[in-house]
Amino acid sequence: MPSTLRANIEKTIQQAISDKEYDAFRNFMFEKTYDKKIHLLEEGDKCNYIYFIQEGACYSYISDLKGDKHAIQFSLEGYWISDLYSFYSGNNAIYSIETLEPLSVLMLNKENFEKACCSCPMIDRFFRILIQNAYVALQYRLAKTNSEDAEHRYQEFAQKYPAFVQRIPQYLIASYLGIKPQSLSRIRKESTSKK
Amino acid sequence: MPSTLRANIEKTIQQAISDKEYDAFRNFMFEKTYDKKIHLLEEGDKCNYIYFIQEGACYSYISDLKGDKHAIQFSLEGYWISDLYSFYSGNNAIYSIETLEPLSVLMLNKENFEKACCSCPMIDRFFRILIQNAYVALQYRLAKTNSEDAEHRYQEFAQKYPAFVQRIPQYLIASYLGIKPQSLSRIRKESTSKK
DNA sequence: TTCATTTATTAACCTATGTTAAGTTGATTC
DNA sequence: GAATCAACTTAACATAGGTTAATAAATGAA
Repeated sequence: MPSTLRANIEKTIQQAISDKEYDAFRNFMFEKTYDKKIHLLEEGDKCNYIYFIQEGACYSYISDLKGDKHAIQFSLEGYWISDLYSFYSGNNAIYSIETLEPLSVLMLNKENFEKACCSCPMIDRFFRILIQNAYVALQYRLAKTNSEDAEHRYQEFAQKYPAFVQRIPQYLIASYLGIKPQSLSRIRKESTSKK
Repeated sequence: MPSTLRANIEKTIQQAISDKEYDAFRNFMFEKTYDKKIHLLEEGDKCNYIYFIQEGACYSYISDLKGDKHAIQFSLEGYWISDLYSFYSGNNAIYSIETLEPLSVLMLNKENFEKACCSCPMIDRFFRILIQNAYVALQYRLAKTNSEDAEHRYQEFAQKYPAFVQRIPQYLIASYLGIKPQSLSRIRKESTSKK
């Protein structure tokens, strides 16, 4: 039975990788756990790792000038999370990552990331696809934000990510959707009464 | 005096490249011109090229279910444009690219893209950074869309891209900002009367 | 030059979401 | 198990931006 990490890689690149390739890659990563409400990364620090979530939940956010937090991405088991900008460029992180539940991750540092990409074309390909997918998903999300009202965005979100609705606090989902918690509460109320 | 393409590459990777490297890369690209209001790419087609704009203006957009167009990106001389998702994955394009002015481009097809990336690490690095920058800019834009009102978004847009305000029709700028042309007109009127 | 088409402006009215504020529920801590 | 705090709900009111529609200005074609 393949590990979640292996399944994630094979699904992303849409082909199987050999035991040898997988083991080599797996050995570049190390495991770590975090408690609830812990920062993996804070804005302004350098992001030295890409994280693969084995268990738990976390999210990334940007703080605006008023100090308000804006949720960027949620990650449960089987997701990757990082500040790719900071990781790749070496500049300071533009956002923060915080746990919502106790978290178990596999983390990959820059040095090992380079080694893994150079030594195995499948892994290089994997990370290329990972950022492409993230980029495309973001374009899609921006287009939706600009063309659909909050109710439709929430319905689509709930349908696409039912696990998030279960495990992510509503005020963060509201932030992700670009609305206030009160508005999300109203939307949820109206949509249940319609059924 | 370096060509615009060369200047663009060196600025992006933040280092000089040799004449040999540049010439090798330049020879992988070929030149083409388009009239005004011509599609370089239509949604549903495969995107086989990455375009570097030498002269002119174009934009990419997504059509929603109602048939409304949503501007994603504007490109003037010195910018790159493509549907990277389609280009990299080989799947059908999710958006369209159309000229706003007569356009002169350098285009790079997939085969040459692969060759250039494999034969020259600087070029491979260049395209990696290009997508990273695009990804980060998009995250930033989404965060702004979710946290600031249309007036602030327009002011920032106008300050950041004065050339776009000159050369891109207002109804497309409105679309890019996620508002209606009438609203942009109102915002522009109010902000000039304030001064 | 004239006509037709596209783009931009303006204004009256409408609606979704924000704001403020109070109350409720649930979770955490001592 | 009481006290405290964080998350969620609800409601009244305010407002940014959407809608509709009419007009004006700019652009392009004949």
